[in-house]
Amino acid sequence: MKTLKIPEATIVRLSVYSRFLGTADRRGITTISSGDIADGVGVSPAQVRKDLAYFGEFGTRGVGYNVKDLHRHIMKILGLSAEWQVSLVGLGNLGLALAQYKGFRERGFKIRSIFDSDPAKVGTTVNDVVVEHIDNLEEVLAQQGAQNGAIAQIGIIAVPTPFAQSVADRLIKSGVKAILNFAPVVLSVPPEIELRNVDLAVHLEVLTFNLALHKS
Amino acid sequence: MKTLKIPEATIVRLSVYSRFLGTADRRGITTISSGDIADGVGVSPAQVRKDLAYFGEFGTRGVGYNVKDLHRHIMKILGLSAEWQVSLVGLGNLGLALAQYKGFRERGFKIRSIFDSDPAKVGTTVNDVVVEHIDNLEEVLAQQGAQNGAIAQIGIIAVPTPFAQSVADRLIKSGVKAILNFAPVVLSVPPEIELRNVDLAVHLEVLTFNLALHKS
DNA sequence: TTAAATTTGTGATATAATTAACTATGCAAT
DNA sequence: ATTGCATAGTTAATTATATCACAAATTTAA
Repeated sequence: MKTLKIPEATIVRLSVYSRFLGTADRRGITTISSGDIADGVGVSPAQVRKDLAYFGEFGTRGVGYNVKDLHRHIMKILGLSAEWQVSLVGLGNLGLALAQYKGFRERGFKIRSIFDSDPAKVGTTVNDVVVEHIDNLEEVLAQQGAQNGAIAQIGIIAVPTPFAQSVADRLIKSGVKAILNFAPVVLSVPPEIELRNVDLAVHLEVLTFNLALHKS
Repeated sequence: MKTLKIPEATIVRLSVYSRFLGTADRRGITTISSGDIADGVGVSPAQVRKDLAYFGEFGTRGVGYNVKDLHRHIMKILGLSAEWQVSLVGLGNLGLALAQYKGFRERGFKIRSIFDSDPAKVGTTVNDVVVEHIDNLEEVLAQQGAQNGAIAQIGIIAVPTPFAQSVADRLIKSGVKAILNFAPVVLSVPPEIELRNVDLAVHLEVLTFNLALHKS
């Protein structure tokens, strides 16, 4: 497979295009131009075409793109044709919100297992998923993996900061290949593990930085 | 003020350095080198120095940086010496999680007002903040602004997608200068308004893209 | 049929960001 | 004092990303 180093920004934009195309499709739009997409998501038409060009030719010159087709193609590119096993660790306020987050389901992500250390939470059901004790993480993930052959597993970490690294270690040892980390701490993971950090305070700080600039 | 276009990536890293320095400070570390910081947050030492160089000289050659000093400087750069009025709109699962998120308070952000449309929630208290009805948004923000003179206000949008744009419009009309949007939709706002989007599904899709690549 | 209008795909260019290399400075040991 | 070592600050080189401009393809209208 030829992989000419795709910019991450391109992937993020593809994800946004995909969401936009889904909306357009539901509205009954069948054909769309790079300019339409660009207007819809706030980038330039050239950027849209360049992003798509990394992966092939999906449009018709003089016409545009077929909405359904392009949507399908991008979903495929993003790896959304496979089913991913998503596990959530930590059912505090944030964890609960993530477990019930509609945006995940809308984009095809279903959380398969949930772990927490609070005995009061273990055994309860969130969105049809029974909460497991975190002590059973390895066991449950092994089972889950066995059920689904080679499909890679994704872990979401929503535990308090001091526990995040050990949870990451255990997830990885259990075969998880990608981690979405909400704890505001820099995790150390092997290079082959995909890691993304979501630090909500960082976003606020980028805003305050920009505001502080404008005011002076 | 000279503002030589600071890369946004630099701001994000500064925020991470700042968090790291806070931890180091609490551990009693007084002096730190660019290499130490780099190791701690997973970037190169040159990157650390380059990022800081945009804003001045904060270290001592041959020695390193004073942890407390550098921390203070970065906080100042990020605009965290001012107090920001943060309002949260939407108290669903995600909104509630954000309202109680410790990470915000740890970094100095305090949510001053919370709005929701559900009568059952209005009047309840979350983290010492009384939930207001969203119909009163303009009124409450006007009061809040008046109390605090010229300090800019920040709005966090955690309402369902269909309502996000109108909430944004109302926030802006009420004087909010920066918006952190959690609704998975592209908002259109005037160019002078600072906008950041947090789309949780996008993060998962970047992970699946990378996993899909590695597997082929 | 031809011409005009549209819109993609892409090579060339420009811009931006990162990395590397170097210089200057300060400290510690002798 | 002098030398050696560590490390910040800075300039230059490299790499990555985004923009631009145009040729190629398709449709529509005359």
